[in-house]
Amino acid sequence: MTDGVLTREQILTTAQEVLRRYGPAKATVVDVARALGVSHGSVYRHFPSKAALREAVTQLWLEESHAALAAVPAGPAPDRLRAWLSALFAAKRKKAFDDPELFATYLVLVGESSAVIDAHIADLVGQLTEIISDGVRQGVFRTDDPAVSARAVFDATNRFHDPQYAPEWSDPGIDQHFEAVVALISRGLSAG
Amino acid sequence: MTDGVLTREQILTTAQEVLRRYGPAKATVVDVARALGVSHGSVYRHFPSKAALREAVTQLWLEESHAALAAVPAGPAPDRLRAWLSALFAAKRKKAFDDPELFATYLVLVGESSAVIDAHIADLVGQLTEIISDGVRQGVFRTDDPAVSARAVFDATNRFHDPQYAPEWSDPGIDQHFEAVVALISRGLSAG
DNA sequence: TCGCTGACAAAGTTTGAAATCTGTCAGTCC
DNA sequence: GGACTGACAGATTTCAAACTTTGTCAGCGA
Repeated sequence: MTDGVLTREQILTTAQEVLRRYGPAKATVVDVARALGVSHGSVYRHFPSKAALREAVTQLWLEESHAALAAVPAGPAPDRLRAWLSALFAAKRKKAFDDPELFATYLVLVGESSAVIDAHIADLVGQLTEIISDGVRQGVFRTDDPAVSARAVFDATNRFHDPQYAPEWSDPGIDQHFEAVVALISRGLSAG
Repeated sequence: MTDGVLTREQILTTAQEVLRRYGPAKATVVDVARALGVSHGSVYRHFPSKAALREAVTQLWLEESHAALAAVPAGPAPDRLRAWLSALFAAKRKKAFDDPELFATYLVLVGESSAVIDAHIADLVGQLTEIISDGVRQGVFRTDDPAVSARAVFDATNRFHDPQYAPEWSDPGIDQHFEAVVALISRGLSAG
């Protein structure tokens, strides 16, 4: 908390703690500065606005989920696609339950349709494009344009990754619904 | 407005006008009663609560869209499915633009996850089940369970009928995204 | 008798003044 | 000289009191 100089990383770590504790509605820049033992003016030396700080914290938080997804093993594309979509759903669900205040912060950004969220989505669709292209190379998927199909797959599974639907993710039967949509998509991509 | 007796239908018609004029946030039961030239106590003689009145108005309003969908012509199931989904998207879009206050009322009900909305969704999924069963009979679709597939089709097209996404329905490129999802789903159902 | 009224309590909303927060910047201190 | 402070203006949020709305019900009038 009190080193020689205040770094961007220190601020981000503390801001994350403060957001986790108070949530996006109650956490203030003054709270973050107080937790760091500095004046709030110092925080503004590193981030141009509260919104920028909130975005940086969310970006950091989103990067954790990316790590798990990139680690989905290679193999037959249909299996990989299913595993990837399941991992995405599982990761979002876990965050919604385990870290509700940071999840709420993320929801605020979604509501503001921030550039960070757009980049996050572009990254995820990019990973899907990679998996689908792989499937086309393997001869198990067929599509005119893997990027368009990837976006369609992402759109079609909205209900299972868009944070707005988080309250429904504990409904009984949600896993069956997820399975049914994944099965439909899988058949829609298959070359058979 | 001033007949011998106050009827449920009169109240519904007037409530619809009042909601259209003021929107769900500003319209009150007293406003509706005033427009009818009666005391608000009389309205409570026909509807147990403001929420019930709001639900009845929304139900009436939703039934209009049902009419257009049931009228989608029979024919080859893939064409019919595409036409039905396009009609649903077009109808929701039109209502969001032409009737924003009643659309906002509908959004309130979605937020309250009301029984009326559940029934509306069940009806729509029922129509989809009918189309898919038809396709199976025609030999053009293949599925283990038409009802499960119908629900999957409904879930996969969420982005194009869930009112929460209404702000995105005027994005450029939304029609391409819609086409890509419908194409994916169509191939996913096809027997070929 | 039966539909309606209007006074009422409880719940929810508005309002505006006080308090807090965001973002800036001249000035301090190391 | 560069990182930090703290006083400040304007924007936003909070709080409590005044007001509005919801939902009930005893009683009126046709």
